[in-house]
Amino acid sequence: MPATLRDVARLAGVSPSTVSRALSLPDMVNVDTRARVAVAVERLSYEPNRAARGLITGRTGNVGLVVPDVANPFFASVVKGVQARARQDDVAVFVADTDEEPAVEARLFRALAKQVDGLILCSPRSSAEDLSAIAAETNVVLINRGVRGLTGIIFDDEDAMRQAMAHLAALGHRRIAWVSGPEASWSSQHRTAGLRAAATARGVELIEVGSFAPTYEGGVAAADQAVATEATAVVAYNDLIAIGLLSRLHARGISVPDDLSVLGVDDVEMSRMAIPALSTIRMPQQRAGQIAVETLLGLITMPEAMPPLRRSNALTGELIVRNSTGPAPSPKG
Amino acid sequence: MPATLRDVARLAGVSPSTVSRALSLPDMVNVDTRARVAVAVERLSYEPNRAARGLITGRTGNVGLVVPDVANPFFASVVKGVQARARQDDVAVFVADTDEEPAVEARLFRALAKQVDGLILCSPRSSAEDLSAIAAETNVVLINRGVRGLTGIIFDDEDAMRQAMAHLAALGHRRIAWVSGPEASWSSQHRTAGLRAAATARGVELIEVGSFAPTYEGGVAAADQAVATEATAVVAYNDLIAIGLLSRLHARGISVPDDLSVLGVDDVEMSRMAIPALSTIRMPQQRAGQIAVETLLGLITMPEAMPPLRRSNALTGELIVRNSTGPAPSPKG
DNA sequence: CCTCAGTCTGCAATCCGTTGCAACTCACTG
DNA sequence: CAGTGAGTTGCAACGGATTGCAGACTGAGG
Repeated sequence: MPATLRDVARLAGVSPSTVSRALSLPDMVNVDTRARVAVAVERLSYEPNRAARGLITGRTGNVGLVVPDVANPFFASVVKGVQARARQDDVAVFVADTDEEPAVEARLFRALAKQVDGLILCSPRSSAEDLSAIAAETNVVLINRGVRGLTGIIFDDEDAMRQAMAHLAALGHRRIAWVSGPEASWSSQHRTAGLRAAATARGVELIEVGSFAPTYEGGVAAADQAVATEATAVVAYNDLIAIGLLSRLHARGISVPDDLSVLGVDDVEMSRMAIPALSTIRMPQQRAGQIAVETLLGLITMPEAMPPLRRSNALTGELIVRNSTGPAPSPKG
Repeated sequence: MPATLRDVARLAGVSPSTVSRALSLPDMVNVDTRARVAVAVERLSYEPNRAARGLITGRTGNVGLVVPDVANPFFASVVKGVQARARQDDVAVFVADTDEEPAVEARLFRALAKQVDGLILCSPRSSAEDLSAIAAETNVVLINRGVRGLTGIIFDDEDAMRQAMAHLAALGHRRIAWVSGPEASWSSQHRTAGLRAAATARGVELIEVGSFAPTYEGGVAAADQAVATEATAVVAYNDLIAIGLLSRLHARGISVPDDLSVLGVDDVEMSRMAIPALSTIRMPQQRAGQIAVETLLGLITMPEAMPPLRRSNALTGELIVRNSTGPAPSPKG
């Protein structure tokens, strides 16, 4: 039903090859011919069939995006960023959700790999080997994950923690609790390291509290332990945990920020909706998605010209001060 | 690089057509032949090239999903549902985000239509004409939107409002405020109608408060007007608005639910994280996504056998009582 | 007038599966 | 022993676009 290349050719009175060239290599064809073709294309509202083109060029014009959970606001933002940037270049994006099950991932990666020119992976859990294996099959850009030899977009977790510490120290906090995320998580490791370094640098006492699920429930669970440290401020691995903390603290009648300051990381949508509105370090998630697309597109067109992961161009966060952090309470007595 | 049908044929010592049939019409080929093919397929880890297949069958094995905003938790859940169900049938899904700009939609729809067997559209804003136009080009299933002649998955908004009213009436509320969503929104219209009917049925006084953006900010903006109605309970068009209400009420020192009850609709992730945890009517978003896929797949394979929208199989909501609703305060004096 | 380079265009092969049709085998019937 | 039919398999065309190669045409130069 939709017009084909031949239809256009017939209408324009030229051969199919000419039409093809008029569209993809415009300056290989005569100006008038090109104009005639353009008219025909317009009249038939012709659009090349991507499958047919892909068959011969080997390019699909699609990319895949895999995230652990689209309902997690952090990843939702990444999706949005990828989305928006991809549209600019007319590439469509397959989105897949692994439901946080690493087992699903491998199968999923394979299935997707066939249908795309490249993959953007947010895969905090998968092993470096698995990731490398996929990268052998198709172009891959990682987000928030560093794997030797692979290209990745990362956030500057160390710097974020430095900012966190600077903010809290300035408020007079000298004893700070850290609620870490999953041990296997790349960024949790980096945040922990960054925070330790920053604490040492400022002579602040850092008490690390277990390792918790990066969720609201994780935060609820962590709250009592955080309180027990007798710290005057707590920084959470991410906003979801921080919001869980807020909830439990409220239930226990502990006032934030008067009794205890809470600082999150990420700045997901809902952070500003929390009560009190959550202070946090904003990580540019949409921008990460956008850059991931650009990098991937580069990787696709110029295979070997792309630099692997470089720490130096990690995306830096930005301190967002809202109402969950305040001056350290003066020591009683 | 990856193995083709011919490679398999050669290895199995049969013709390509036989391999093709062995895979797609297994009982048309002899058992031993089939076995030989299976071995070859296995050894080469062959996977049919979808583009090539699509070229001749006219099917791509892909579906498209368009939502106004993936970062909105309501739509994120829908995406998740679609996602999960689609994977079961090995169909990949293109996800596109219109950024709430109806202008983008038309272009986007067209672009996607070429590459998929069908489209699932969450498009509260687009006009019925635009939607019908797309439906003429490809298979379409609407979510949360009824358009004459098109297939759609809808929520039973009237019933949801009946449940809302039953809950609040049981708590003794006799004067209730309704914060509606965008006027153009299909579901806002239905919820308004449903609530009116339920209020009348129970002899409850319903005060309608303007029309607000279906966002946190919308809720913040609506709060003072809701308070001014002197209602003892307010039901919000959706949870996001309800959470905005909560925030502003907290700021004004109005206690929820002691002074005022707040009830949302949807039950998005973050509702249980609100303080106080939000009572709401849960709308089965993931299930809607899942059913949308099933319906679409049906539409694709059996073009004319699908019934259009039927009010009777709308998805019903479920009352989730948390802490934002309580007994009506006894009249002072 | 012929040659040669330079432009532009067309032919035909190709990408990889699918499928209508024909052919062939084999067993069985009449 | 010819004939019928079911069960298998192969041939070849096809879908829609791209591209190497060759041919046509133009104009300049000899």
